[in-house]
Parts: sequence; structure tokens; C-alpha cells
Amino acid sequence: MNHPLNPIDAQAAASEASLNTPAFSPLYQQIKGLILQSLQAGEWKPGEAIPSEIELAVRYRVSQGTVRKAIDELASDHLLIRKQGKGTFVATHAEQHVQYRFLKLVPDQGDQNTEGPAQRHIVDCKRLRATAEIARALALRSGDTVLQVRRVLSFSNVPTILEDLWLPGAPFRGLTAERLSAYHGPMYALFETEFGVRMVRADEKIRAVLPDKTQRELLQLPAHTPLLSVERVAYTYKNTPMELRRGFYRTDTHHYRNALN
Amino acid sequence: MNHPLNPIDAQAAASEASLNTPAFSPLYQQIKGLILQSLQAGEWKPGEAIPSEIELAVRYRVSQGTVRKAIDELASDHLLIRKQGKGTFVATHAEQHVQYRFLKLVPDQGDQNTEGPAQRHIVDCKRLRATAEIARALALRSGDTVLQVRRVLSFSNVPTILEDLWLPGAPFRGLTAERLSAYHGPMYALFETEFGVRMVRADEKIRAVLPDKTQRELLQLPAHTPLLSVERVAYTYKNTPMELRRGFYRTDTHHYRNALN
DNA sequence: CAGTGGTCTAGACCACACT
DNA sequence: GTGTGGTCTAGACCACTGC
Repeated sequence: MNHPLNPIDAQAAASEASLNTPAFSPLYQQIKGLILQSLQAGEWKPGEAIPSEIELAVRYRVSQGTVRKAIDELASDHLLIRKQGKGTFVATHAEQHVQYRFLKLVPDQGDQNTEGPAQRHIVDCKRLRATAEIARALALRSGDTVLQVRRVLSFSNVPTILEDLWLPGAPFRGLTAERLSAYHGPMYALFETEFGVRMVRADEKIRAVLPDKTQRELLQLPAHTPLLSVERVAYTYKNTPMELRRGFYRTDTHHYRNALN
Repeated sequence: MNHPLNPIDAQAAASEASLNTPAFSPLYQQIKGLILQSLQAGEWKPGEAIPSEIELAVRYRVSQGTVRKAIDELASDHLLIRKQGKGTFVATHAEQHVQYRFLKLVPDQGDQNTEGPAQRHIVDCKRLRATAEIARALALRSGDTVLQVRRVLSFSNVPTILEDLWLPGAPFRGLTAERLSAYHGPMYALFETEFGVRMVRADEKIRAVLPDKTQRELLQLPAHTPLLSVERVAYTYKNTPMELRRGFYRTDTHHYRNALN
């Protein structure tokens, strides 16, 4: 019932603070910000229910409609999930039917359900110093410790995806090849439960490339097979980059599906 | 002021029609459907303003809030564009700052503004009979007339994109290489103004491929340069497929950018 | 049944664009 | 000032879930 900030006061403060730019922000945006803070602080964990709209309305001293609009936006950002009659829940990469939300590679025939789960194989997992390039992507300093993982995903025992990924060392202290191998389920679900890091959105840059010898061997490819190169930066709350990932996808049996709206 | 259907009656009819499935659809969804019909019928043309929320509320005999929610959804589908203080407008591919909404290829350095507009070159444009594959994609019958266009897009005079595209013959009667070459602006804008076809959404399948000899020559590529193959089906209102397009993108200086939410 | 989110309304007021 | 979309409220009622 205690709330750190009366949104009305917040609005007044914001108005005073900046005189040139009006900096007007509607109440529901401020409420959205407060809910986001609570999510980031881990007040409600992935998979849990947040308080009901009415409770939140009382807590923030606004109408239910205003809370509703704030939650609507968070839900369309995929940070919350509304379930009629049950409540509003913190989104999670685990145990939903929206698993592998960020993986857009699908088989040419059938769909992901037809195909079944991927076989994962960790090729390598070690700590090292960030190169300038990796430091830039992860907003670290050159030389900071990063965790580097290389793995192969197979479908129906056909190696299909080779991934190299880099994680900042500090938040992922204690992550090892063993723990990665032991965990069944999406890697991003492991990040949530074991390290409290929830990936919220990502940007990808896609190119067509020819694999080098090592890559060709790991994917057991014939020569001259082009691959899709997918470079992803994944972000947690507050636009903090938390993962750099370079995927190499076989696209003779699969394709990268994208919906343009 | 005349409206063809009272939404209350529509709801009653819907409830009667199907007894097994409740088929409950909220009022604002029905209003959304009615507005969509008007858009499809061309009652309001791309770029024009639609009636104000209050006018529509009177016309459909609902509250302004209900119209508002209908328009909200259409706006987030990019079918309408709201402009505070001015009105609500039918979205268009022409003359917006959201031009080339469906083109996700961007230069590795700088952005699209840095790069300037593409140079277009129509290589070929002819009418022929639809193959089974093309007929399937465009929901036509095999043998129906389709228009086939091949063009090259260059940036800074470097050929970067080779596109083959197929259009159903009937809606695009009268489209020629000359008219394509003469028109300055996005192709989808020409489709709107000249043929009344507005592309609303699209699906893309992306692969890495090696170009054949013809493609290599048209793009002036060295041997063994892999390309991004982008197969797009674009839809107009009511999910009607209206274009099949196969693009081949150079990705040594550009990349396909995708945001995952 | 109570509790949750979902819909709909009516009215007041604010921010913005044009004239 | 007038008209547009944008915000906020309060209250009524509906649909869904689970006890």
C-alpha cells in the first residue's frame, strides 16, 4: 500500500524541472514507468501475477482506467501478459507457448510443432577479455571479462544452427558449460531463473555469408554452401545490452520468417 | 449520415447465426470492421482524412470511446494515422516519412537518409501465364495472366538489389515498363494512386543463396558472392495476396535489419 | 459465488493545429 | 476561437476463472 511517489507530484516536478521542453507526460506513462521499475527491481518475478488493476489504482492513487492503459502498453511490449478472469502476469521465456520468441528460423515444410525440440550441443564455453568490438556491443570496457559460448543446434539430428555468443561476465558469474548442458528449455529461460536477467527485445542484422572451414565442419556442410549470418544484440530492461550473439543458419531446409506490418 | 448496418443489430445477428461458438465480438471490433469496409471500398482514399471520432460515433450510434478503440487498433495496424489537432488519415506509402516501410535493407554505415534515394532500372516487364507456384502464391488459377517485372536498384550507382516480381494481371491492367520508369517514388505508392491497390502487410522468407550467372551479371558481382534471397508475399485488405516478389540483396555493404519485440 | 480482466458509456478537461 | 485527437475519471455491466 505504500507507494514511493505520488504521480501527481511526479508530474508537477517534471513540469518544473524543464522549462524549455514542456516534457508533458501523461499520467498513464508515469504509471507505466513505475510498474517498469517494479519489474526491473524484481518486485514481481517472471511468471508471477502482478497486483490487480484495482489494487494498483489504489496504490498509485489513479483511476482503474489509467492503470489499464499503462498495462495495455506493457502487454503490447510483451512485458506483461493479461489473462481474463485470472490476472496479469510477468512475461517469461519459460513454459509459455510463446517459447523461442526470438528464433525466427522455421522448417520449409511443416512448422515448429512438427519439428520438435532442438538437440543442443555446447562446443565451447570460456571466459576471456572483451575485444573492442564486443565491449562496444555490450556497453563494457575493452578488457572486461566476458563469457563466450559456442553451440550447435540440430533438428532431427541435422546440425542446422551454429551460434557464438558473448555475455557480460559480472551478471553471469557462475555460468558454466555444465549448467548450460544440464538445463532443458530455452537459454533465455535459464537466464531468468538462474541470473535474474530477462531479455526484453533484440535487434538483428542479417547477411548472407560463406562459412569458414571450422564452421563448415561443425555444421557438416558441403563446400560452397552459403549461410545466413544473424547478428543479434539482446536487451534487458532499460535498453541495457546483455548478449551479443552471432548465429549461422542453414537455409536449404529452413528459412528465416519475418512478418512485415 | 446513412449507415448500412446498426452494430447492435449486427451483434444480434452474429449471436443467432452460430449457436455452438458464442462468436461474441465486442462493439469496437464491429466498428473496426465497418471502418475497414469503408477503407476497402475506397470511401476514403489514402492520404485523406476520415470523419472525426465524434462524427463516426454519431454515424454508428456508439460512444466516442468505442470509436476511439476501433481507430486505435487500425492505427496500430498502420491502416490509419492519427494526428493530434488535425484528424485521422488513411495511411499511404507515398509522401510520408515512413516511405519504403517494407524495405529492411540498410547500409552498414550511416542510415537511409545518408544514402539518398535508390536509382531504379527496369530490366524487363512482360505479361505471361502464371505457373502453378505463382498462381498458388497469388491465389490465382494456373494459366491466369500475370505481370512479371525484373528490376535493379542501385545505391550510389552500385547495383545492390535485384528484384523479380509478379502481379495479378487483372487489377494491374495497363501497367507497363514505361509507367514504372516514369514514376518517381515507391512502387507501392504508384499501385495506390494508379490502381487503387494498397499493400497492407507482407510476409517474407529469407535465405542465403548463390546467384546464377544472369543474376551475377546484373549485379556486377565477383564469383562466389552469396546473396540474401528475400521472398515476399504482400497483401492488400482482407488478406488478399497481391504481389509475389523475390529480391536478391547484396550484403557486403548493407544488411537486413530486423527488430524483435 | 467472488475476483479478475474486458467493454461501454458520459462527461470534463488538456494539448495541438489552423484560422 | 473552434475543432481535432489525447487524457482522465467514475460507474455500470459483461465474460472468464476458480473456489
